[in-house]
Amino acid sequence: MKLFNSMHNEIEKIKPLKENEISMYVCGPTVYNDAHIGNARPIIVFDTLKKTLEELGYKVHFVSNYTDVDDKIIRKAKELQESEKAVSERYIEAYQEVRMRLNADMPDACPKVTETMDDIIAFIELLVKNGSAYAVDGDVFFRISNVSDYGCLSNQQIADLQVGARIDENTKKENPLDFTLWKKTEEGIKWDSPWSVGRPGWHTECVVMINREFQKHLIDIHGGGMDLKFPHHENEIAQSKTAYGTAIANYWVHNGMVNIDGEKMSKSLGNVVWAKDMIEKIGANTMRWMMLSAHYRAPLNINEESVETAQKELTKTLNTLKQAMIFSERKQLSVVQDVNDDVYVSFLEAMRNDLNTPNAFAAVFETCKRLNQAMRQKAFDGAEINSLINALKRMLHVLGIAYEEITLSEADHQLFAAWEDAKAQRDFAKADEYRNELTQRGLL
RNA sequence: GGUUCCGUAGCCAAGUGGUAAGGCAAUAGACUGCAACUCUGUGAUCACCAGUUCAAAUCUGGUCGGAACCUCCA
Repeated sequence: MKLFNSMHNEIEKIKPLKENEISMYVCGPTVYNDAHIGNARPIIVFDTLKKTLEELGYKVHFVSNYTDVDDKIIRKAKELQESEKAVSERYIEAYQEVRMRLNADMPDACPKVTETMDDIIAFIELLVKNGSAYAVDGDVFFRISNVSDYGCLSNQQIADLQVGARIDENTKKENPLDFTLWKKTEEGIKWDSPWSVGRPGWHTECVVMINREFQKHLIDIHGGGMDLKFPHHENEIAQSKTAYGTAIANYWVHNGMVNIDGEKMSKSLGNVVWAKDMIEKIGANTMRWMMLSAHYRAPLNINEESVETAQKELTKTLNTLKQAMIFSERKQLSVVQDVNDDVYVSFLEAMRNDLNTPNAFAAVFETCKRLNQAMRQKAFDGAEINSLINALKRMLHVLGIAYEEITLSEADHQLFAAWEDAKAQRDFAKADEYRNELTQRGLL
């Protein structure tokens, strides 16, 4: 498996820490609202990566968190006069629902900040002790100057960053780039700590969760949206380096952003599209298909045309599979276990090459074409057809596209026979009747 | 100002040194009782300029155009 490693800005062959096993962590959402389609992309991308790795024989240990402590959650809770817990639980549930409907596997663990607090506080204590963090009036900040190569992920020089840094009201910081580890607070949900009653900053949780869930300080793959590269992931690395001397992950994988009609999706533009609405409207399969039709690192523009195209391609593919399964049943082709190598290998080659889904789709289309060609032959090759069906199913599984397994009942067989009979007799009234019946049963 | 990425047929999108995958749309055929499905054929010299090379969409330099990030947005 090869992946583009954001740390070195090049495609690298994955060498897992442990043979045949991959540990993967993906930054999850801050649960203050429903998931939008921008949240749906990492769900789909990293689920597809997981399925690909599994297809290649790796055992994948997959963890993704929920940030359930955050200013935005507190604000929302206040607005709605609810507890933070009520807000976050509701949106965690909504997020899970989206993940499930998108046919994405549940992670092995979904740690929450609220349930990791002891470890987070202990970790901050560790940073304070070793001098890479300092407390001021109950707040705790990370001391950037302690990390010699701060900026290594985003390729930023500290000096350049300082020029671009926004003016910070917080004069407690030694350096404007220092980030908050612990924030003293009067408002909202809060915890007791050695420094003050307050809540943790955002960048610490992922480091702590990784250490806890994987029971190690270095994992294989760390993923998330491109926008998390700086500062979030940079800061994770900084903390882990000073605490444990590791960069937390060997491979950093970032997915591109989603645009709507060529514009960035944002509240101010009023063009936020909720994942659940889009799933409702176009279906989870189309959504996955559309999101995978571009390379995961490229920006993805969504508009009516791209949806329509995805829909057509998907329908053609699933229809071919359905017709092939019916063909196989009707002709009572003997079952074969093997998967057609020609197409399957090129599919897998594409996928293992930095998840080149556009090329993988080409293999899917090729498979469909071959199936359709094969079924038109008078002297068809049953074994080939079944091996192509097997290949197509495997591909769709890796892409996370759901399909229906078709088995014909005795009545179905008879109906097909009756239809053909009527056609042979040129009794088209009857033939149309049978055809309608078959269509109703979803067999045409 | 810094960093990263991109500009390939009407649209979407691969390809990163050896003479442009695939899909959608369009169009011409074939199949068919009609329809749907399906199959076959048809299209680009790769933003622009200069250079390196036997050879460049692919490397180097420049120009133009676009995008993302630069303290909490996936």
